[in-house]
Amino acid sequence: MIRVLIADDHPIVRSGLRAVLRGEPDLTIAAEAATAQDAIAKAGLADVVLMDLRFGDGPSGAQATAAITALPDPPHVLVLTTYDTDADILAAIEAGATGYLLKDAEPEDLVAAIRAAAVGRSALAPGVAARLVDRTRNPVGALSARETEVLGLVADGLSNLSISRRLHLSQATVKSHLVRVYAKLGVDSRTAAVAAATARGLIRPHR
Amino acid sequence: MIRVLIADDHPIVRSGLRAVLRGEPDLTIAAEAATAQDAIAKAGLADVVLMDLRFGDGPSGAQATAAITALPDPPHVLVLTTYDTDADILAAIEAGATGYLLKDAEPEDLVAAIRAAAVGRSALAPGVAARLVDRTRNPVGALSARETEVLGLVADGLSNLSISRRLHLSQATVKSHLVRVYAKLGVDSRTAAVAAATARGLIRPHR
DNA sequence: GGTCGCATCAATCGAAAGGTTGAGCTCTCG
DNA sequence: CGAGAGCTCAACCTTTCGATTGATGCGACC
Repeated sequence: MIRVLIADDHPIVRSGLRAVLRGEPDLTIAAEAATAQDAIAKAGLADVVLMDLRFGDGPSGAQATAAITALPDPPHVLVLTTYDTDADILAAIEAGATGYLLKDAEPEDLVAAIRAAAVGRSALAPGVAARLVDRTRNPVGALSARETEVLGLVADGLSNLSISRRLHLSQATVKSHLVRVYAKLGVDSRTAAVAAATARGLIRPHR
Repeated sequence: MIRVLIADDHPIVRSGLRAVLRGEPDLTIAAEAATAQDAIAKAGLADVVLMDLRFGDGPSGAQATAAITALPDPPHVLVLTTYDTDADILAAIEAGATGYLLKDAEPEDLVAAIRAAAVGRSALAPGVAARLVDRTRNPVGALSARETEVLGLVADGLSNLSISRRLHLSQATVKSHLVRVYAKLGVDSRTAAVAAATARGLIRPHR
């Protein structure tokens, strides 16, 4: 019997997951959590944690995942979320998630992924898997740390001059970085670069 | 008996909604739709449409809402989504949505909202309602529809020239809109405007 | 029936951003 | 140690953007 912990802040989603799992005789719901903290506290009760990435407030699902996998004899964490940006996926994988599913997955795929996760096998949504191999095999389009840093400040609305001051650079250097960023992203303006990088999950609009 | 149409591209959410509605004797599920087109086609079967705003592909929930409310003797549309930015809310309301609920709503609130929507009464999530009164009472800092539209294209990385073509305007008009946007947001560049508007939830980085 | 907000457009000017070329520096890796 | 990648900077030029001023038409509201 596989004990599952449902960690999601949406009552309706929890209800849907309950309904899906109820039909599976080898799966049982050990507990539910509506916050990341709650999920960490109840992680010991389960073999598999179904983890959302965004909660209304408090720590993120990625943080909770990291905390759970750091426990002694931790359950496997299967991320189940709506978001599929590079930033989200990488954060979750790096936090120790065993699998990564999207909420538009079919119920059959979900229960299959739970069973896989229970024995430590990883299950990835098709698009997610493609994105990962894409990135590890072909780091073209990957920005350097400095480029990402500069682009992040651009996304915050700073001018080249402001950025140069913030980073103790000359404007020429900031431009150089941006020129390379534009080339890598296939764009030709700062706003387009921000849009492209956001779309690819290279940077994240912080709210 | 209130006939409900569930329009959501996530099987798990649909399952959760089924579970919630099953417990209510005066509510019945007339149909389900996994795409916006499907929702429009099946709208005639229902008294209330539970409409998600984002579908994997194809038209958005807002567009579907507009199409449905344009039907003869249309059902009431109750938007049920995860997103609560000004842009989403306004688009839905302008499209003719009767209510706007967030997916972190409790089941009781949801069924209450459905009953309200069935008789044409509007039901808004607390945060959404606050945002609307905020905006109508104190329109300082609020962007007009056209300004929001232009700013959205700026956020997509388009140049003023591209925007003017997209909207069948002159560049001068685009600039005029942006000048007013900058003034309202207290910024002085397009990237800063995008950052500020994103932070305030006026626009959303769409992917 | 006038006022106000909104949307539309024009012309101009200085500032900022983008493109190009070229170069020096440090670090890592084989 | 040489090659390559990443980071740094300079000079120059073109394009775009932002600021300003001013104008027209339209609908809403009192």
